[in-house]
Amino acid sequence: MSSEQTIAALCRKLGLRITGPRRVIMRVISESSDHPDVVELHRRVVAIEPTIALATVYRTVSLLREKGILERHTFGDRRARYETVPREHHDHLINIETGDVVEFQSAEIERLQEEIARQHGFTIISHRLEIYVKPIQKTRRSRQSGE
Amino acid sequence: MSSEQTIAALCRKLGLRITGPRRVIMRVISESSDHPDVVELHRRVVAIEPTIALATVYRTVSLLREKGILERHTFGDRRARYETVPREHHDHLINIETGDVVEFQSAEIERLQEEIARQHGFTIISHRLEIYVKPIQKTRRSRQSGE
DNA sequence: AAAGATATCGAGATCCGATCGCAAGAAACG
DNA sequence: CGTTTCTTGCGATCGGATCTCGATATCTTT
Ligand SMILES: [Zn+2]
Ligand SMILES: [Zn+2]
Ligand SMILES: [Zn+2]
Ligand SMILES: [Zn+2]
Repeated sequence: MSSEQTIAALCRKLGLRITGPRRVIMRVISESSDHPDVVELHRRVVAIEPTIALATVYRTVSLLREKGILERHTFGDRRARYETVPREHHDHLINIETGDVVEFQSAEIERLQEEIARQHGFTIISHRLEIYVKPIQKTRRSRQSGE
Repeated sequence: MSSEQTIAALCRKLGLRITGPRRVIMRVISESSDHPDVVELHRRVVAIEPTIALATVYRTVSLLREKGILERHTFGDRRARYETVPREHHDHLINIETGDVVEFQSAEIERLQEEIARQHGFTIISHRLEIYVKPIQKTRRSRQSGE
């Protein structure tokens, strides 16, 4: 979901009309590599086209989620944040001081989850692993000794 | 947090007044081993003492959370659910068909999380691992073959 | 036990993120 | 173009959670 062309094609594929608001919103989403919430998306959208309503961003985002284009996260029970569905699954480190998100993958953790679910007689439908972190602040001591 | 005695003692320790509503709410919590939400707690509380308001349950529960007595979970972005802080940390399998919760521990997953955070220059403040599952339904075939 | 200081209560108002209903406007299609 | 159906903007509404407020109840001090 990147160029003007692709967005139109995507809409057609999804059976959605190609409208002005949609073009802008989808462009903004495609250009965002952080994990913005709807209000932030709306901020970016309105900078391009001031008449677009918040409700429209909400609607577009839920639509794209239904269609499997977007993934929705609710880190720390705040406003939901979105990202385009990645090629490969990943989980998140959330910096609680800045709100920044770092992505990571761990095949081992994924495998262990499968194992645990199976041991309890379940199959996994989805999961959520969020690690809330803060930066290690280097002390004089730890800088010297290396650990 | 179990007997009448203990509840009074706990309140005193926390600097809270021992009130009728508090006694009932804390008793209900201490007798719940599932992960009830506030509405469910209120249902159980009202069965004992019909005059107690929902807001009071909300207040008591947030108070106990602040004081480190309760843990709050938001599985699947629905109503928050509570449990008394366990001796040892655990994570949860949530049966999406019934809402039932199964607890599990995995020292390995915990260790891998630490490792990942450290590799990115972070220390873990908290984390959330929720696995949404459904029961494996045994087919005639799988029962025979063992897989 | 009575009084004063203050924490807590119930009830309803309010908050906030998200969704909905509706009338007006715009895309698609022939 | 005209018709049909989808979208949009706006304000109302929803649901979970919190807050406000006057009335009570608990604790402390006599
Ligand atoms: Zn994962
Ligand atoms: Zn991500
Ligand atoms: Zn854990
Ligand atoms: Zn638990």
